[in-house]
Amino acid sequence: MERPMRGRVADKHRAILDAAVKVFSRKGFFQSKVSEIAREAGVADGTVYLYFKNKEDLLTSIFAVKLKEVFTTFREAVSKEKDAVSKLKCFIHMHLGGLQTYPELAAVVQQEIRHRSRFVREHNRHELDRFMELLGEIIEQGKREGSLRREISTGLVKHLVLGALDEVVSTWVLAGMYDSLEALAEPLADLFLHGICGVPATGGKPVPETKSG
Amino acid sequence: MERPMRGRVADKHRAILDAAVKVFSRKGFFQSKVSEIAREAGVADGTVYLYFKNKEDLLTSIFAVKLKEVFTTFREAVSKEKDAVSKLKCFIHMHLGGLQTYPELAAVVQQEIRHRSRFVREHNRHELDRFMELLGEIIEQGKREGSLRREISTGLVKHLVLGALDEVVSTWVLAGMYDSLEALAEPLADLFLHGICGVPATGGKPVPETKSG
Amino acid sequence: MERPMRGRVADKHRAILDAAVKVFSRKGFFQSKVSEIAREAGVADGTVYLYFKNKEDLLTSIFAVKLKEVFTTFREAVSKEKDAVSKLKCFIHMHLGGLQTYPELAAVVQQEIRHRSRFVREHNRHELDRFMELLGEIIEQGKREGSLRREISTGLVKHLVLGALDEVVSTWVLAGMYDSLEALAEPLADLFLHGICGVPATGGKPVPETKSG
Amino acid sequence: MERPMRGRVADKHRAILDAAVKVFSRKGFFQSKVSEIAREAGVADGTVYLYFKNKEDLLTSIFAVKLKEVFTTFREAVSKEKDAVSKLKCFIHMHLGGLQTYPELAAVVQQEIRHRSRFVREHNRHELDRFMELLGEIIEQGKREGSLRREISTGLVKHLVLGALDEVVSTWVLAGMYDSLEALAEPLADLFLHGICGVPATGGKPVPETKSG
DNA sequence: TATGAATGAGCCTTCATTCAT
DNA sequence: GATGAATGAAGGCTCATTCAT
Repeated sequence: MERPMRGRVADKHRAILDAAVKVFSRKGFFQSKVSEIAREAGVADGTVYLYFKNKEDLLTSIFAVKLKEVFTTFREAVSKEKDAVSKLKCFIHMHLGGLQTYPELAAVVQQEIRHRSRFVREHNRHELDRFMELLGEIIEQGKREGSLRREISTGLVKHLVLGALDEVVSTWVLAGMYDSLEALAEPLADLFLHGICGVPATGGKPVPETKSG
Repeated sequence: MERPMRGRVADKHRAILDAAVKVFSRKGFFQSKVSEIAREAGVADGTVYLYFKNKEDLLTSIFAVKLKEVFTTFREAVSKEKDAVSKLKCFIHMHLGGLQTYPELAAVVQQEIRHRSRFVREHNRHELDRFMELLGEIIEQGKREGSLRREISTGLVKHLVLGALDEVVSTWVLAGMYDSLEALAEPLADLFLHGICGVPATGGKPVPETKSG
Repeated sequence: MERPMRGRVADKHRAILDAAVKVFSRKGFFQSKVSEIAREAGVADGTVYLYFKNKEDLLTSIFAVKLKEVFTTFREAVSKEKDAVSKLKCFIHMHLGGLQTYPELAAVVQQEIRHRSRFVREHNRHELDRFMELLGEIIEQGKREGSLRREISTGLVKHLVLGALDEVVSTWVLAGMYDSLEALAEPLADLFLHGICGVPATGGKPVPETKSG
Repeated sequence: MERPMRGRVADKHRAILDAAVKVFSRKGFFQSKVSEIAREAGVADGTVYLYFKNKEDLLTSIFAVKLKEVFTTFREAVSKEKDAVSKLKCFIHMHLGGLQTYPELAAVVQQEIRHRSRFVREHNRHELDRFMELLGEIIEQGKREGSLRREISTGLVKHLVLGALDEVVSTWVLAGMYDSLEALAEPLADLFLHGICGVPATGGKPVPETKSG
């Protein structure tokens, strides 16, 4: 559906894309060979070029196709929740749970997302921004509801949340993806919501008992 | 000081390393050419190999040498603070301020840290872990002091803080490093400490559907 | 007629050959793609191989089929003339006029004839030689008639005439095939017949430093 | 001298160019492999790219460098002759003699010169045009002197002469370059000067005894 | 017969690394 | 130590050809 598929065996498009996800996740973009992706997909080298313009197009398509799929699931799940706090928790659960289900996609995203400013970021800003936007909407809703502090910067919080999620996932990926990732969702949500401080937030003012802060 | 080299020799070692930081920061590791680093350093291509085993060793050394320098500064600054909250704020200020001062180093760290699981992470886990350890010590101290919640996971918080810092820096790098990075230190610290929730933390249990915020 | 094919079959054979002429004339043999020829002919790539052994066979066939057609026309026209000089003029007119009518064929012949010694020349020497032979016959006839100088080398004259025609056509092809090619026939024939010298030929000895021209 | 040469073994530039002439002359441009040229030159594949931008640059340089050398010799030799007829004969002798001395260069020129309108002709029109120009000057001088017929077209004669020379050389190349090429110079010059007709030129009018012309 | 998706050999080019000077 | 010309392995990509449908 994404592309005009030729012939009847045209889930080859998907097979190659899946293979690319696997190979990129193992070695990273630059150290992956097209021939390896072809072998992983069970096709000839040349076949890759029937479905993708070049090696880079493979990476771009991973983001465009796969992330779009993931995002759709995200939005649907989040929209079923009513209040902002529940939505935020849902977002976190989806993120960690989803990546746990597709660890290779997670690895590719983790590895490439930051790496290549020009390349990926530019071409896929749109897809990635959707997650940011969704998160921003949740936070704004929380502010309106009063469930989230109004004086916080939505932009900063977005980065805080996604950055923490990224880092957690990244560590999990690098550690070999053995542990349960989703188990971290609840405590992480707690930290976002209430901070690490032992005393209630009083509105942005630094903690009282601190002397030197 | 780092190595038993003096005068000219040490100069060239440093010149090449500085050049590598610049070049890697512009293009990323794989797209950087050794010859470009040599040109940037004002030496011949072959000279690079008198000081570094190979291209990868350049990257490794950046982390080993540069990060060690940075870490030393970090530890000294942090140790001057008394309580955990002040130390945490100091850590954040140092991180954002430091990277703002050395944006090229920031870019390299940002780009490569995630990219290459095998490569960098393995060889430089030690250096990077020092930051993690320092952060862990700060949090543990906070728990002992009672200034930080005791039920939170030190490991998780470490990742939350570093992940958020990473993301903020990453966005700043990709945006072209124009704005003030350190200006984000205070609000970010506030978020870490008090969370985004409109109501006080009650001990770890999130408070859903709060009306009073 | 050429081959025992009729109706559809012959049509496709010819369609592909015509397409090959067009495509080869645009890009030359090596830079033409079989798929492009197929597209130009309105058939599938594979169909080309039902009618021609391979890409090279296409080129060979162009010379064999097309040149044979052209040669037949040539011989017929020339044989209608009586004396050698008229026949030679007819030959030149046919050559220039014919190529003007089929500029694409002209382009292919021009481009490939020289290019590939082994290839084309060997396989198609026969076809091309027929023109040479025809030209040789004309010259021999002229010698017998006394209308052409008997001491000239028939072989050399053949090359002179064909070479000059080639060059003129080649220039015309490279210039974009805009001007009238046939208009050059008469002046060219004059040059062949009477040379460029301002004084009469006296029997083979060139007359240097002539003052009376 | 042509290019800024590096190191002291920099007649490698020439060695590679000579090798390219040989290989191109054997197989033609498209069927020649860069690796074969490198082998012929006794250097590594990559070395070729230290001296030439790419494969095409090799061909372009052959024309630029080699033809320039040849042309210089041409002009000098021709300028030593006084009258146009002698100059023309000198030109022909040089052409045939020169190519006989450098048969491989001859082969390359013959093969590639026509083949690739875009490529070679465009980039090397300048070099090739010099020969045309020189020939044009000779003919114009002849007209002024009165040794050549004033009513003939200089442009057409240029093509006639070069075309015939080309064809003669081409045949010689294709035949294996065994015979003496220069031996054809005199009879060829005679043909150019006096034509093939058995009777004196009368000024462009077709030959009287012909009835049907 | 016709199709066109699939194949995979082949080649140009890059660039990390070496080594003679 | 310093140089930088030379190396050559490696890999992205093309396209003539095949063959299952």
